Formats: sequence, structure tokens, C-alpha cells
Amino acid sequence: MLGTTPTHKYCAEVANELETRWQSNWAQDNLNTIGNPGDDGFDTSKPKFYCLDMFPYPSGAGLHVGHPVGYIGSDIISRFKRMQGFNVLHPMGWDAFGLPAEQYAIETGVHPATTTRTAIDTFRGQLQRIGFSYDWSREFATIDPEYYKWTQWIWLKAYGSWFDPSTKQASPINTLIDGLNTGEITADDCDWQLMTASEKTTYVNDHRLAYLGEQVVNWCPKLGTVLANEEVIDGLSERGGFPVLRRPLRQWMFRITAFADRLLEDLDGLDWPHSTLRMQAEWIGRSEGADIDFNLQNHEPIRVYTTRPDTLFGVTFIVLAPEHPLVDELFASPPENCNSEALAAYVTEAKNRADVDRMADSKEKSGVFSGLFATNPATGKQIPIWIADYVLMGYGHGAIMAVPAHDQRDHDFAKAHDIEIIEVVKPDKKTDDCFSGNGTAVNSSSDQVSIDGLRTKEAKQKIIDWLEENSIGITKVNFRLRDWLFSRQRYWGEPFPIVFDSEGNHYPIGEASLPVVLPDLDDYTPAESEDPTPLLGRATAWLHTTAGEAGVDPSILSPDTLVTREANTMPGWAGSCWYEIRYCSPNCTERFVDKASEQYWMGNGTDLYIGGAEHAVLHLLYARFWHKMLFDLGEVSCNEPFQKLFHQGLLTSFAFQRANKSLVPSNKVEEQNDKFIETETGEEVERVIAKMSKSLKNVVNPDDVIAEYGADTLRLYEMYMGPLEASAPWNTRDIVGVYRFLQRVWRLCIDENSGDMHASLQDAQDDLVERALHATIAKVTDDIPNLSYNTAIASMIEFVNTATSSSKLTANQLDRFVRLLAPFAPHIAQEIYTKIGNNGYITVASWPTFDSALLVEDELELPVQIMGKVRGRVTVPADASDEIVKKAALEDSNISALLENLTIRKVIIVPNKIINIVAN
RNA sequence: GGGCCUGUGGCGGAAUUGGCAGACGCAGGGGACUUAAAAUCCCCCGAGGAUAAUACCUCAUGAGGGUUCGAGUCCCUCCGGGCCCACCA
Repeated sequence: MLGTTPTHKYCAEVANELETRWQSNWAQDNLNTIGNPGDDGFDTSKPKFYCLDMFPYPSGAGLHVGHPVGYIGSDIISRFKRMQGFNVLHPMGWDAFGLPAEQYAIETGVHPATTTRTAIDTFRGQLQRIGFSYDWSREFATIDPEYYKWTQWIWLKAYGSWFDPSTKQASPINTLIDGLNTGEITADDCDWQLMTASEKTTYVNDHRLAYLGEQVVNWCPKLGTVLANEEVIDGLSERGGFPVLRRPLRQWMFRITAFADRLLEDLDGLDWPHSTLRMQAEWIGRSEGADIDFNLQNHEPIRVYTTRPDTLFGVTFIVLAPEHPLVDELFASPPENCNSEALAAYVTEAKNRADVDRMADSKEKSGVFSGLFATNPATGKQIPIWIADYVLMGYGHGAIMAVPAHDQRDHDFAKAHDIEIIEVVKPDKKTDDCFSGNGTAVNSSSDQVSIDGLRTKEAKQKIIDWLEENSIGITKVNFRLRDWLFSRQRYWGEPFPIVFDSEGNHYPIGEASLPVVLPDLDDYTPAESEDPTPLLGRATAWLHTTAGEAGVDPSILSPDTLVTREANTMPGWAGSCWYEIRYCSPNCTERFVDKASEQYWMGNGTDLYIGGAEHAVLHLLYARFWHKMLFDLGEVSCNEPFQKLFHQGLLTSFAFQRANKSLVPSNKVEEQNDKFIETETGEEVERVIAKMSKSLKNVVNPDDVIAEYGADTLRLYEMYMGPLEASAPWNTRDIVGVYRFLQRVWRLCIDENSGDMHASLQDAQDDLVERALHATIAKVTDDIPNLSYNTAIASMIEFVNTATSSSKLTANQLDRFVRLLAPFAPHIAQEIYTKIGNNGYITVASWPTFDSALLVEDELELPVQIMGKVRGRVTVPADASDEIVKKAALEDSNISALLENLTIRKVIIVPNKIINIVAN
């Protein structure tokens, strides 16, 4: 070996050795375990910080480098807050029920629990190797019976509640029953006192927050499951291309629509990304308008919802959704000029197409005339009623008043079917398009009512007033949000804690009998059938039981009654709807959460929630809904679960594209003189940014990066790529930058030849280094709460460069510096912290402070501009008055020379920044 | 079709929120050390012009206009890129 090679350099071996050593020390000493109120030594007077990551779905493939981006981000601020004296709750767990595990089970015959547990172990191992400060003692998975027991319990809470419109709150179902019995609450559209017992039961059931409802679903017989709309393309399943049927199905729903108002209004107080707030608001989709009844002969009036009642005079036809109840009446007694065969064919076809497919890209609007006419209440004219699939049964009343002059869809339809178009809104500016904005009402007069000349806003109000006076219509607020379909025919999910008697009445299972444990199956292959059949239907021994066996309260149902369990399971979202609460006391057996712990950690919700923007709507909306429900019922102490939300950016990767835009796998491309060449063909290819994917061969495994550089380098690199919220491409070439930085940090402390600490660390301090250190402390302290990690790291690099070239650094300064570094690169920081003589863990060391007096220089060099262009610079004392600064600027030789032939109009002095002389 | 975000060197990105554009890192070039290489350290590194050289000048933050003493940052128009929603009446 050559003598010049440093043998104690910071390299992959050194990094891996010290990282695994400290990780095992931390684990042994339970360094990251945090107590709860009431525990020995737990100080509730300290401020708390609950920092939550969106927990992962543990897939068999393990982590790739994109997963930890958010986790590193949350770990840094958690460690920082802890050093600042906060009690920090920073937990991790597993969202482990779901389809991929079940699909894998179908292929392999291995029980999903087995594969999922293996995947969890892999994920946990990979995360632990990165050195996160998670409190692993709080870890749980949604598939743990001790956890899903409480998921079922919460569902029962919803089942046992209703939404009281008078208080706008969830309330126990007994308050409804009592209110109806005493007459304090009046039943909708019926007389409670005259109802039979079974009618009463039905009425109450229809008001539960978790209720059985009829929904049209996409049923794929071949896959043996229902599919989401997104999974159906052209009537075929996205996976496999099998036929998908539309089937009405009675299944468990959540009455989330009752909370639509609050889910919308409460977005206001949240510190969330603007775009996500917007997406939630749009998803909820509140709109204001009117319900209007259109009369027709021999049938009930048709009720439509419109946001533009002011266009009533322009209504030249009515369109019904193919599922509209009136359509069935047409089949029973077809009107004279109705082609009932064509109608039947059209309706049958439309019913079997999912909503998604109905919005075909083609502008062509299909439809069939019903043979019926309705009366336009404003004009008294007879207008035709059409059936068309561009009207959806699920929104409004499944019927629309069509205004072809001012709605693009109605316009297209009228053009295609030759229907009259009447302009009733005059735009302010001429436009060629179908005008749907606000303007002035025209052609809107009859002997009934006139709104001609009114602006859209006033026209709406006047027409609504008229409609209400004449009982034709009523003002109405509508939401796009629908009730939440909560049943799945799959195996790998939480069973519902409910049973049915032979009549189909349902009975809840008592709390004492929870959890209803998911039974084992021998075969996960989906059942092929015309009608949806849940997989759990095969667990016959489990399915058929008695009320007593299942745990139904004997006062509701006699224990020996034969009952059938609910065979559907809950969807993948269920477990993630309340996991943030469970982390407060994951081992609590008496309750879903220990009350005092929940109050302490979540009195104002979680303090920071980090996760991907792909959950902007569904997960976050569902979790907010559950939280509000639990809040109303007095089970949790705040109204919103997530105070501050942050979306980390997507980690992308480079991909390579041929001239014809086809992609080339990364391992088939070579770089030659700044050009990228496809190895096989020798053709030049273009480098583009793409998602990491197996097919592009651009997936990077964090284990490989750690083996080559260590976890601290991985952590730093991922945070140094750019702003945490921005997408950035992984570029292996860039990793060495932060790696070299850590090597320089190491060298500040360690003599690479001897492996000993530098003797010079005892020398007198350099004022310049001390000032630089204070500036760095200030910058990092400021950046971390904003999650501006990339600039924090840059400032630490600057400091190390300063300290390196100064070669005067005291142990005390290094001590303060590594404490700054600790949240980012905890292992090397700990190692140096120990080497320079500290006992104990840097994780619990105090955060360094800075003296703002040391941040300002005594003298400042200020640029001097003439007419906004820098023409010179002057050095003045930092505390110089404007007068002195002005004098110095005007006397500067460069400046005075340039000003010779000019008249000074004005001198602008921005203190400590710049001087600008206006002269001409 | 609608909404949101975004556009700065060869690349990833800075810019105290209207005040010296390009911090920091990568890549590249040059030098020191070395027999040599690696490692390390030092210097250069937006484009163009000018000069023996330094000083210096001009242009430049997707394009065009505007507001301002001063614009990457604010306003208007246009053009690219990304994400989300989408026959929701």
C-alpha cells in the first residue's frame, strides 16, 4: 500500500460501519420512543409536534428512492423540533389491506397475510437503514386485528348515528327515534305515528350515516369484482379486457354528502397547498341554482336542477337520463309518436355503459325522442322531451332543461337533432361561441313574467322569486359530491361487523365481540358470475352463524336466531381514515384511542402531514369526514385531523427518447461527448424526464445507494436536489457533490492519515469562522420550518468551505455545526459529536443559537446605480446615515465622473442595499 | 373544454419577496502536489464586444408590451412544459 493514501477517509465502508453501529445503539436505548401524558417522566408542559407521514402500502417490490423523499423531509423537521425542546410524535405504520396483495394471492395461492407481512418486514428494514427517528414502538398495520377492531368500531359508530340537520352534526340514532316518537322531529314526507314497525325501521335505517343503498356498479364477472369507473374502458376492464356489466347493487354507503357543507367551509382554516384546497372544493362541487318543475300531460311533472334559471325562456327541450323513472313509464305505455324499439335499444345500451364512457370524445350527442312534450312554464310553449346519455342520473334529478343557445352540450345536441335555438342572454362582447357567461337577458318576456334587460344576477333572482310565488320552482343548492360506496366484493379487507336475519334485516355486532376476524379461504380465485358475489361468501362456516355466536345484543335479537354475516369487505381506504388518531396510543385496548393522549397530541390535529399529491382528494376527504363524525360524537377533540399539509414532489428520472418519440431503456444508452447514443443502433437519442418505471430500467433502489455512499449521503442528496415540493430528476452523477461535502465535514474533525482528531481543533478561534457559523445557524434555523432544505444544505456547505480554507476551527464550533447537521445526516453528526468528547446522543442535544449582532458586518459595500445600472460601489459603515451614504456615493470617482454632464434629479437610498441616482 | 402550477447557464437549482441575476452542487477547462494516477487544494466557467492586459461596455431569467428611480419577481397578451378535473346541467 502506498503511504500517501489516507486510510481514515470518510468512505462507504466507514459510513456503513458507523451508521449501522449508531442505529443499533439508538434502537437498544429506545432513543426515539416517546411517552404519552401520564407516563413516567413525560413532560406535558413542553410544546408538542406531531409530524405524520402518509403511511405506505408495502408492496413486494420494496422501496425505491422516490419513497423516502417525504420521509426524509419529515424526519429532518422532527429531529429539529426535538432538539428545540418539543415532544415530537413521529410514527410509521402500514396501509396493508388492498388489491395487489389479493391479486398476488390469486397467482401464487399464498395467503395475502403472508406476503404482506413479508413486504412489511422488507419495508421496515429499508426504512430503518435510512436512519429515521420513527418511534417504532408505535408501529401498527391496518391488517392487525387489534387495529381493524377499531376500524369496525368506528363504522358501527356511523351505523349507530344520523345527521341532524338542525344542528348540522352527527348524532346518535336514538336522538332521531326519540325525536320522532315525541314529535320534536317531523318525519320527511310521511307521518311517523301512522307507520308500521317495519316502516319505522326502514325509515330509521335510511337515515343512518352508514346505510344500505342501491348503487349502480361496474361488475366484471371474469375478475369477480366491481371496478371503479377509472378501471373500465369502453365497457371492458382495464386489466384483462373483460366485459363489464352495469348492475344495481344494494351495498353499504356512507352519508358523506350530509357533511358536504362543513367539508367545504372548514377548508378555510387549513394550512394546505392551494391546489389541494381547490381540488377538494371542486370535488365537493357546491353550486347554487333552482329546482324547476315542468308539467306534462298524464304524467308527474319533471323536476330539473339548473344553475341558470335566468335562461328559462331559452329552454327548447328537456333531456332525461336513460335511468330516469319516467323512462320506465314510457315502456309501460308508449306515447303515439315514440319509437319504443329504438328507445329500448338506446336505454339498454346506455345503462350498460359506465358514466366515464358516456363522455365520449366525439362531440356527437346521441339521443332518442320520447314522444312526450312538456310545458315551458315561462312561455307556455310545448317542448319535446328527449332521452340522452349525456345527462347523468346521479346528479341533480337526472333531468335537465336544455338551453341550446347558452350551453355547449345542449347546443351540440340541438344541432345534431335539429331543435330550435333561442338566444336569451346578450353577451357584453360579441362572441362566435355558444355563450355561457353572464350578460343581459333578452327574448325573456311573456304575459307571465318578464326579465328582459336585467343582468344575469338580477334575472336569476327575479325568475326564482316568480317560480317560488307560483310554486313552480324553488331555490336550491346542489353538490357534486355523492355518497361514498363502502362495500367491496373482495377478500383482503376489513369485514363489516353486521349480520342479517332471514328477512334481510341487519343487526350490529356488539363491541365486546369485535373484531370480526377475517376468515381464511382456500381459494382466492374470483367467482365467475352474472351477479356480484363477494368472495367471503365462500367461507360458509364463518358466514352462517347465530346472533349469539356473532355477538348481537340479545335485547335486539334472540341469540339462537340464525343469521348471515355481511360478506362484503371494506375498501382499501378504510384503514387510512383514522390511523393518525391511533398513533396517539396504538396499544390502547379499552378505546380506539386513549382520550388524554389524543387530546395532547391531536388537540389541534397533526402539526404537519407530508405525503403525495395523488391523495389530494379521496384519502384526505375521507379522513376529514371520519374525523368530523367522530368529533360530533365526542370521540375526538378537534374538527379537522390535519392542520398543515405538505406534498413532496415526485421523484422522476431520466429517460431516453428516439426521434420518433419512442422510449429507450436507460441501460441501453451511452453518453458520449454530451450526446446520448442508443448502444444498439448508434442513433442519437434525446434525454427527457419521466417517471421511474421498471420498463424504462430507471428505477433506483435506496439500498444500492446506501451501499455505495451511506444513508447520510442518500438523505442529503434527496434533500439537496431542489425544493421539497418540486419534482426533480434523479441523477446519480450528482450524488458525489454531497458525498464530498460529508468527506470535508469528516476532515474538519479527523486526520485522514492517523484517524485521530485534529490537534488544531484546540486552537484559538477565527472571528471570520465564528461569524460564518452564526450566519449558518441563522439560515438553517430559518429554513427548516419552511422545509427549505436545499438552501439550508447549501449554507452548511458554504460554512464547511469557509472553515476548511480558514483551517482555524475550534471543537466548540464544530460541536455547534454538527448539531445543525444532525437532522439531515444524523449518523455522521453523531459520530463527530462523540469524537469531540460529548457523551450521549446528539438527537437530544440542544439546537445551537446565534447572536444576531454577529450577522451584521461593521462595514458594507453598497452598489451605486445611475438610472438603474450599477456604475460603482462605495464602502460605508453599517450604521451610516442616509446623508453620509449619499455623500459617499456622489463623491465616488467613477460616479462623479459619469455625473459630470448630468443633472441629479433624485437619489434613492435603500438602507443596507443599494443607492440609485436619478440623473439626466 | 375548465382549473392549478411552471419556464433562469451544458445540468439540478439560488436570489432576504421590487434592490448587484446565476448562491450551492454537478459536469467542463486550467494549475499545484505526484515518477504517474487517484485523492486533495487553488483558479476559470451565461453570451457577445473591446483591450497587450486589467479596468470596461453591450445583451441576457420562454416571447412581446406595460408599471417603476429600479422587474426573474407586479400587470396585460402570446408561446412552450407539467399536474389535476372533466357531458355535474
